[in-house]
Amino acid sequence: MVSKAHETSGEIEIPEEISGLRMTRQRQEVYRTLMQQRNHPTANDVFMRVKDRLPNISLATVYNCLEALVQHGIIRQVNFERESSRYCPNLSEHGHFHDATTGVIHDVGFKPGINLADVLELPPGALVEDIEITLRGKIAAI
Amino acid sequence: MVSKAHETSGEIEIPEEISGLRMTRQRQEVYRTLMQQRNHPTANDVFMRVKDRLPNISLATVYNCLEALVQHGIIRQVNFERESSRYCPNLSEHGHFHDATTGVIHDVGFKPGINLADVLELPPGALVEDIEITLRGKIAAI
DNA sequence: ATGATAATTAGAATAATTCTTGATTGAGGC
DNA sequence: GCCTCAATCAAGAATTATTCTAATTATCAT
Repeated sequence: MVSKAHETSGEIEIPEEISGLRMTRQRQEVYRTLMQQRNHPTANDVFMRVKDRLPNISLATVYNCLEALVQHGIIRQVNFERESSRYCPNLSEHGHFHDATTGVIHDVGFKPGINLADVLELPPGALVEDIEITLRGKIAAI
Repeated sequence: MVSKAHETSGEIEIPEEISGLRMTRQRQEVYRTLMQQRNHPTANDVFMRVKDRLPNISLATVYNCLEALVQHGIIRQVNFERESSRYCPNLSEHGHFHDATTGVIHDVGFKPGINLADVLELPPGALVEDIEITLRGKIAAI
């Protein structure tokens, strides 16, 4: 892992189009960042990282790219309280545990066979289109 | 329900202190509003309603009151995406279903006997202090 | 009543996000 | 390749919910 060639070969390849969204250079780099660093960065985090590869990118463009990716179901937007939104390329149905001590956000999957409707008293006729489950707490030293 | 006296007698009585929080007149009115109109108002909604009874109250005070009430576990703050926070005096563990068609927010309880740890793959050692479950969707005409 | 503490007010400040405008780019037709 | 049109981008202004600041007012204990 010394030469640029090696780095490049280790890169994630992003297709020209995903789910009907044309993947411009900017969108590619935004998406690549999310795929590589899966620690739920904010728009500004992404902006700072992407600038290494696209020095002229603007924060507004990062917001536009993130919005386009979210709109097309390519990434997810995650909100904790009223903090800055965070972004996450994990599309499997999952929630987020925010460790208040370290600040780390852990993806939290459902146990196999669990169905939301089995767990919640949904209003009759409710058709759930989107779920957000966020947990906050600490992780005990074992 | 004609005279002022009747209205007043129908009012919710708020104690001088709740959970160690001194209930000033402003906090009382903010809390009363939430107890009376359980449609998950925003800070600004509360502000407009409380002004009928306390014409000099400021929005900053409403925010202060809401924060104090949340801090003391008397009400809950509810967030949908990045919209304005909403407030809710229902302290039983529950989530929220946001009907995208009508804008109405429904409280969603857990089915009896459900334990979060039985449903989610929490990180080992996780001590959950707070959960927020928000759902968005439509309600089908039956 | 008096002094100390906490709460309230009004308005300024902040910060994340969105919007606006003009420039640039890219795709498809010739 | 070149032209046209639409989509995208960049830069900075605007927006909006919320928080902060400083001055005033209310409450509490003595």
